[in-house]
Amino acid sequence: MLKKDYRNRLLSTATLLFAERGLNGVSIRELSKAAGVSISMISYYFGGKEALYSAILKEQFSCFDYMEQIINKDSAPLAKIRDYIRWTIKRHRDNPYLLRYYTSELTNPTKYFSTIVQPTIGNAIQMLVEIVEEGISLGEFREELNPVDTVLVMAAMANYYFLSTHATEKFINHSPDRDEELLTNYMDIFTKGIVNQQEKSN
Amino acid sequence: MLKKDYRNRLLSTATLLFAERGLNGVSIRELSKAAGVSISMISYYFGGKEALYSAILKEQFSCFDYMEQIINKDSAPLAKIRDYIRWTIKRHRDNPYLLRYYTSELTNPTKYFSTIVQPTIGNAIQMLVEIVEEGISLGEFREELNPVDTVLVMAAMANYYFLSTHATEKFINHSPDRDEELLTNYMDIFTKGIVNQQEKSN
DNA sequence: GTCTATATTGCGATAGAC
DNA sequence: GTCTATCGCAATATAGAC
Repeated sequence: MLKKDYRNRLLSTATLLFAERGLNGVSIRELSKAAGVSISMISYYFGGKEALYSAILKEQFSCFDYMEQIINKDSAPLAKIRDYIRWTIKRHRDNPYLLRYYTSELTNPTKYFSTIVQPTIGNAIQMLVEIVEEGISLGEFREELNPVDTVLVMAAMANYYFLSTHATEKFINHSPDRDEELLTNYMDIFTKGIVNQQEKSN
Repeated sequence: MLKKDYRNRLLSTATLLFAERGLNGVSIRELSKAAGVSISMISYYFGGKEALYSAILKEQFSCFDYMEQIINKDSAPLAKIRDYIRWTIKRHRDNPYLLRYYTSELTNPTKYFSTIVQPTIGNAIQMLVEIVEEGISLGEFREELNPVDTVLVMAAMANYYFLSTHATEKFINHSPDRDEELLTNYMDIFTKGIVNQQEKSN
């Protein structure tokens, strides 16, 4: 066995278990058994259960470091928004656990929320707000839009579909095959709204 | 002291603590101390910690029983949607804990998810889907809309604003004073979309 | 590095006094 | 109904053998 083998086994097993049941829902006894590693290795490699959790949080949120790169600076604001939503959907597919940590921290924050989660999300929102403001100043978006409210609608759409999976799988197919259609439908609603302009009656 | 006094004190204290830190984040020792009641009262009144949690869940989700009544059957579909969003915002104001239980159960489901949470949410989504389908068949909404995707955008907007409060309070004022403005902004985006029809450039 | 064994603390539940 | 005391067990962490 290589030196890092057990460390990585603990990390990946813990990522799965903490995502499913939260920090307090998993004991290091169970975790070490599931990973096939001695319980003492958790303190040895990470310094304890909470430190292991914080290592996972940092890893999970590191993908936001690349958000700036996926948005083409030369695109129109609407294309940037499409890039963001497509990237968000892909992110949830590539790492199905991130959303669990994100919403778990939003709902029941641990002491790591303010140091790891909040700054990362704050940065992302800031970038999106600037895109909306750019769209407004270019005259492409309606000038009466509240940029932050608009950004939250965007983020809400892209995340809630995955967040609500357990409660909505009876109503709609959540397979990745439908992701491009989802992107189209969401961009469609976001850009045009749902009223039929031809027969607008209110 | 009346018979129901201690029972209610346990219930309200537990509702607060479980909302903040989850079922596994609170011990019945701490809970009983916070409520000023003996620890044995939890078993006496509820049958144990998990049974107390399930009683809270049922109480929290009972407000969905009245959802049908807040939607005026004679209104146009768009007005019904406005009623739903206004009711959802009010619901989060009247009971700031419901969203915690809702997202906590979606993210880290307990054994009560399938019996209490899922049926309630399923019912609500079914009703909203029917409203969108009605709007489409009346020609008021675009016929190419996917009703479920559309409903999820609606629910996403109305819930994500509150869910993300901890991460977004630096960007926007979450005071109830702004709730009517929020409703207006969200309905505005949902109905018209964000593109400026006058200078539409894509 | 990895394990076993154990120290220590805290957990949920309940018996039994009042 | 309510409390105190306690049972049995599981929690995290770590000392010490290898």
